[in-house]
Amino acid sequence: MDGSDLIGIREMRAAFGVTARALRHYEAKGLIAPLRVGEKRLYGRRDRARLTLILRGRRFGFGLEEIAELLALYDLGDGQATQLSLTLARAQERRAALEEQRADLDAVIAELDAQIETVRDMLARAPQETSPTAAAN
Amino acid sequence: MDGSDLIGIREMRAAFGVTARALRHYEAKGLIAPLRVGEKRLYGRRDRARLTLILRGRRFGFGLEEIAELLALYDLGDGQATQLSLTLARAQERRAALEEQRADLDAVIAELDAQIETVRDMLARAPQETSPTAAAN
DNA sequence: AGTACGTTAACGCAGCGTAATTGTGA
DNA sequence: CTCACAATTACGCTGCGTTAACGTAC
Repeated sequence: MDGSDLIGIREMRAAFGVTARALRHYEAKGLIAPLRVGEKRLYGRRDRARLTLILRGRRFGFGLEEIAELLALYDLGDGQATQLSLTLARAQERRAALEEQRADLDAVIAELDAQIETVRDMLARAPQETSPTAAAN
Repeated sequence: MDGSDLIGIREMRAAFGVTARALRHYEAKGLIAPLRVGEKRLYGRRDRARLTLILRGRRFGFGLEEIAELLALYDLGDGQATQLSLTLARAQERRAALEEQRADLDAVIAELDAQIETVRDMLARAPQETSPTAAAN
């Protein structure tokens, strides 16, 4: 009851849409640990479950190191309240950070709009005094 | 009529809130070119004007290289229509990119919220079945 | 023997942070 | 002599992309 249906790196790429390089990188960082048959890597259920979490974490903006922490938690407490609440805490911190990013982004867009307006005005106010340089290809 | 009231690197740090390292970095990239008195750098009006544009550009998400292009434009056509419209074009491209970032960010936040909900549910549904492992220091 | 896929280094990139070491003038 | 500030290398960091140079199995 634990065949774990192993798959190769190729199938992993296809299944998750990641490059082999990324997979090896995650492995080098200790986030996943596929079996080895000679030189070749074989990924099992566990690896796939972890990769899912890794990719989710990346989308949320977690760094690989922080993701490693969370994965370690999942190993220790298997669905236990302690790890869940810590995960929740991390997620909320991230959410706050993302919210801040969004605010900054909005501000930057607004500022950029203002700048664009200014440039447009300048173009509208003096669009004819162009030197020979402007006509050249 | 061109004293340009030169200031040192210390004053620059204070005036713009950037580190000396950043200033030297911009210089190494050819974005600014302070005078030299022996080894010491002296920044004039021109440098300050450029730094202002550099920092604005950075806030907008432009890379240093792209900023260098824009600065070059300001040098060539001094307020001319050609450079203004090119600047406008760049700015609009940037705006679009920022807008995309914002959309992605919103999606990520929404997904994270969903995940947070899930974890909350798990915590609410089974908050007592903690093993000895959880109590240990 | 060719080809298709896999493996291990190891450098590249962006934008500085962060030492480490060495002037230099007061 | 000794501060205090400045300057010059030059490596570190993040998350992989991208050659380069070799196995290996078919």
